[in-house]
Amino acid sequence: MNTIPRKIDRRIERTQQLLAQALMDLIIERGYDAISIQDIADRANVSRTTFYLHYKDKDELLFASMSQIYDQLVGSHEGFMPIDIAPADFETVECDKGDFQHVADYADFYRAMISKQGSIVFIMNVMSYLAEIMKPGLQARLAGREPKIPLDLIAAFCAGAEVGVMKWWLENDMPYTAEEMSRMQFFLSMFGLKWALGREEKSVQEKQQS
Amino acid sequence: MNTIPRKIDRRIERTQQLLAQALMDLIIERGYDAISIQDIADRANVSRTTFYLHYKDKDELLFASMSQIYDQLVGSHEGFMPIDIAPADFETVECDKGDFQHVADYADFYRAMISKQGSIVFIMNVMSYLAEIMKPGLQARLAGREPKIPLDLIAAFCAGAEVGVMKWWLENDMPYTAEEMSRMQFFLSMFGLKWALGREEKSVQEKQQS
DNA sequence: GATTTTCTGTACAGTGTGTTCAATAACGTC
DNA sequence: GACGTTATTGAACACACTGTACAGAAAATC
Repeated sequence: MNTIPRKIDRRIERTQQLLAQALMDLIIERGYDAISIQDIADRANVSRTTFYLHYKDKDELLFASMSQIYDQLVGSHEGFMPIDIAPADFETVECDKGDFQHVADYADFYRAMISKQGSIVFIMNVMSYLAEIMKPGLQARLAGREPKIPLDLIAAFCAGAEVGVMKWWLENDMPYTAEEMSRMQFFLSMFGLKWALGREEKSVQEKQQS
Repeated sequence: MNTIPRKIDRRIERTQQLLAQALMDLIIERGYDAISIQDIADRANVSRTTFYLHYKDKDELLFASMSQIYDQLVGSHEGFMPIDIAPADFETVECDKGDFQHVADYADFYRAMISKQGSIVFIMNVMSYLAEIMKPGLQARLAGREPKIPLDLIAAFCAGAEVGVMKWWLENDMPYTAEEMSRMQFFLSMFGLKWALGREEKSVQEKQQS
């Protein structure tokens, strides 16, 4: 807690921080794709040469800068969902806002990143990442049983669905709260279309016989 | 079927065809991002100037060339899934191979497009597109009832999930057939995690009481 | 065969990349 | 506070790609 013996140069930390901040600001302003390295350097008040002293290219800076955001994303997965839940609990159950609160916090950033000016590397990384951090939770719910479908595939399914839902949410100006989104997402993935489309309400099997 | 009165210049058709083919070949070889317009022109044996005579940029050529592939994607959605189906039908029911056969046919192309060298514009377009062409099917299943969750959100969910699953499939060297994938995807979205993780098999509610 | 249209090669200005280098400024340490 | 070390700087460089312009060649249509 007291004076930590500084090993890394103050200048390095300062430069990297400035570059990271500049990148984030510019992403929100113009979109990732439209940013040149000169732009980043200018915004950070740093020589372009200095940029190359620290990072190979834009992607490298992006992912270095993202570690903080990523860590938060993991964090928002810690408080997972109620383990034993019934379809009827929709409306009543309290859900963790989870990822959606995180996306809401960085809405401008994420909106820019999924736009035409965004980055496919980033999106695909997020998807892989989500799938990965989802697996322990799935494994826990499985509790030793054999899944009907490979767990990796289920994780990929859920991760993709989450990205799809977040894309929809951001593109439609977030018409629901993070908590509502989280609940809908949770119940939808848990009970599927059959539930969401209300096909099990009262087992109405006869319908316009031809 | 006989001589259609030609209105468009033969050269135009030829050039555009060559450019489209060149683009597709190069995407598979190097990935979309790594291709320059000079590359496309060279491969098509066409002057770079000619390229600009037909298209504004790479994306425009991509989407012009994609119309055929897109049409097939719609087509693969025509024969949709059995409407009344029970979880028990997994293993037995015959599923339309649907989108997955289409992706298998163009596996190299799609694999390149979701890679680091791919295109975010393309992926996001595919996702929006899938969501859009899914809606009629969902509406039909709804049959007048009120959905528990907005239909657009459900469509976004399914579209994202499908992209996620396809990404997994392609990145893992397609360890299942298109038909198997289609069935798993269908049942997973239909009955959700609760089914996939086998939590309703015999309602085992007691488990390691602390 | 005459006319219209497309294609071509070259050229140009502009922008961005990635690297080198010697000079300068800031740092940590003693 | 002086020291040696290290990061930063600006200028310069070669290279690649973009987008546009233009006049002549080639190929289509009629």
